[in-house]
Parts: sequence; C-alpha cells; structure tokens
Amino acid sequence: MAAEGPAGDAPSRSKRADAQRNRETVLTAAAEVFVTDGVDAPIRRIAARAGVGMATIYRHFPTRADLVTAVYQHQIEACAEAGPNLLADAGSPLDALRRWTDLFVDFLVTKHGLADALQSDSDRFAALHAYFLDRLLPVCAQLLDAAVEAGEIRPGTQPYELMRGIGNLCIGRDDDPRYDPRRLVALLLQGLQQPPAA
Amino acid sequence: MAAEGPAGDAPSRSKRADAQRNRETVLTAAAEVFVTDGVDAPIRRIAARAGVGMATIYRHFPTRADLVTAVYQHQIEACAEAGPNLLADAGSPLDALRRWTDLFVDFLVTKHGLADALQSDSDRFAALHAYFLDRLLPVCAQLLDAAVEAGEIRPGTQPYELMRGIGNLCIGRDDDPRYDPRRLVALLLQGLQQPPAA
DNA sequence: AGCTGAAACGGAACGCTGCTCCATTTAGTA
DNA sequence: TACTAAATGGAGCAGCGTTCCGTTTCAGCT
Repeated sequence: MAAEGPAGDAPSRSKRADAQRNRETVLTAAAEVFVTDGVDAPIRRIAARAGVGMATIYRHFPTRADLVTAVYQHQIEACAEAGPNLLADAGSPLDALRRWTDLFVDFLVTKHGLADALQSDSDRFAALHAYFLDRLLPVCAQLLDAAVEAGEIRPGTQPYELMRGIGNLCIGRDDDPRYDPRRLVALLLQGLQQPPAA
Repeated sequence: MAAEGPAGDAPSRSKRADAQRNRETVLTAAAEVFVTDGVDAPIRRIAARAGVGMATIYRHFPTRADLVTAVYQHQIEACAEAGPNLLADAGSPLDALRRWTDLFVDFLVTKHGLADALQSDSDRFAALHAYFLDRLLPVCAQLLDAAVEAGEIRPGTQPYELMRGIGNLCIGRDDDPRYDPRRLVALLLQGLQQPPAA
C-alpha cells in the first residue's frame, strides 16, 4: 500500500503549477476547518473555505483519510522521529516510553476527533489507520522492547495492542474535566510494570 | 432528567393497545437490526423491518438514544445488579471488580457499535451515555471503594474515569485478532494495584 | 505570440440519511 | 353506531458524500 509513501506524499508528481497551488490551498483550508469543525467536517465546507470545487479536493485526496493524513503528516513524522531521540536522552527506556506516549496523547487530544477517526467503526479512515501504524508502530515497538530489555516492564505486550489502547483512551469530547486521557494512559503503563498476574 | 426512569420505561402509560403492540414490535425489530447493522442502523430500515412508519418510531423513541436504551435496558440492569452480588460472592473486592468489568466488557463488545456510540463525538447518544452513568456508575463506585477499603488497590481513582476508560478500550471493530479489549482492561486494573507513582 | 491537446476545474446531480408535518386511519367510548 | 382524540404512515425537506461532465486553463510547440 505505502509503496512510495502515503497519499499526497509526492507533490512533485504533477506537471501543472495550478494543481500544485490548489493542493496547498486545500491543505491549508482543511487544516483550518479541522481545528474548528473536526476531521469530520463536510467536504463542501473545506472546498468553500479553499475557494475550490469539491471535485478538486476529491481529485487530490481520493478519500478523506488521504486528506487528513496529508494535513497531519508533519506532526506524525515528528512524533515518529521523537522516539529514538527520547530513547537516547531519557533516563531510562521506560521513561522514554512514558514521554513518547505523552507526545502521542497530546497530538491526538489536540486534534478534534482524530482519535475517534482512527478507530472508527466504518472504514472511511482505513488509510489513516494504516499510515499511523506504518509510521508509529515500529517506534512504539522499539521503545517497548528497550523497556523490556531493561527489565522495567514485563514482556508479552504487543505494540499494536498498546498503541490502539492508548489511541482508544483518547477518544471522545476533550472538554470533560472528569476525564483525562493522560491519567488512564499512565495507569496502563503502570500496569505494564507489574509482574505477570498469577 | 431521569425523574421517572429512562425513556421508554413506562409501557403502561399509553391508553391504546395498538400503541403498546407497536412499541414492542419496534423494539423487537430494532434488536434484530442492531445485531446485523449496529446501533447506527438507519431508522428507515428498522421501520421497514417492523412494518411501521418512521414517525411511529420517532413517537415512541424521540431520539436514537432512547431506542437503544430501551433495547438494552434489561442487560444494563442485569449488569448493574451483578455488582453487589459479585461483591458478596467473590473472594475479594478486587476479584469482584475484575469479574464485573469482564461482564461490562462482554456486554459492550457483543453489541456492535455500542461502545462507539457511548463516547460518540456528536451528542446524538447523550441520553444513552447518561443512562449508563446513572445506572452503572454507582455500582462501579461501590466496587472500587470496597477494593480500596480492602487495601487491594490505591485510592484516588474516580469511578467515572475508570468506567469511561474501560468503555473507550472497547471501541472499534471487534473482529481484529490483534486487539483484545479484555487484555487492556486487565492491564488497567493491574495499574490500579500499584502504589502511587513517586 | 498563437494554437492545441490534455490536465484540471467547478458545480449540478444522484443517492442515502435524519427528522418533521399533516392528512388519514383506527381504537375506545357514549 | 357515531364520535373524538390518539396513533399512524409516508411524502417532503435539508444535509452530506460522491460522481459525472461540460468548461476553463495550463504548458509545450510552431
């Protein structure tokens, strides 16, 4: 699937300059609309904001997942690159894992509806899910392995399961003072420190 | 809000027998459709299945949440009643809490899209969320308190946060062999056993 | 510069859904 | 049986995703 990078990865592919410009215009508009209306915002609204027709958006980004991916690509990338750095800088692998999950959670909760989209029942966002996995799963696995290696957490936890668990905990309205995803993610990591249950 | 029970609680309120019958017919049809199409199934489809008009459904169940609530009411009730029983029967409060969350998770994962709906970004399901909370939060709080009292888990965890965390972990496609909500919920409960982090 | 083929475009159009409104039917009663 | 109000059904409206096609615009060539 990601033979040459995710959708929207190759802006140099197109011949015409207007197409390039429109692609950027759409990305900017989408980013703005996502902030206020979430990643589920109507395509019409994004098109209106960008001053283009809907078909233009569909041509550049065949699925909504492609658009969302393109908008957040840089931040996903930054999160991926932060993994090895944290492993080098932090006091211990577990500490690095904690800080990395903090970054990941921060990213998810500040993007309205992104976590929801990632685990969406429908597969409208399948490509987005896939991109997150492609990019972040190896990082998470590396951190997890390092922490196991150091004897800080028990072995046996699958990176996919942990990542999806963290993602799931970030789902929902982010303005509820009674619920802080960070606390529960911290609890989850605490659980990893326990020796295997009898 | 729940002055005299949740929506659809008082089947004896109506005068006419045909209305009673239709209410049951709709509930049966909805239950069937929910199994195959999830709780987001189009009202039209449920109406067609029940052999009634859409307005009939909307009159009996003003919001989708009311319909879903009515369909699952008995099972929610059973889950609520199981709490005190487990506390009496199980070996320890923590054991009771574990078994109860198992029941809760089983309930959620076997109802297609129910967990998703509970934390839905939109508030189409606000009433459902409220009903779950009204009915199950006290039970969860009781189990949690008992476990704290027994010194089996650390204090400070809010029942709401725990319940929502568990609910969140149950969100998403239930046919993915790589992800088992039960394992992550178990991890969360493990985390509760740890002494407070330094 | 002017021409031309193709790429890119915009928005109308279609299908599906949630929800409402109202003319019609029907149950219970006098 | 006739009456009245509850109950009904489905047409109708609005919003959204997605496609389709006539039109516009670009880039290279003469």
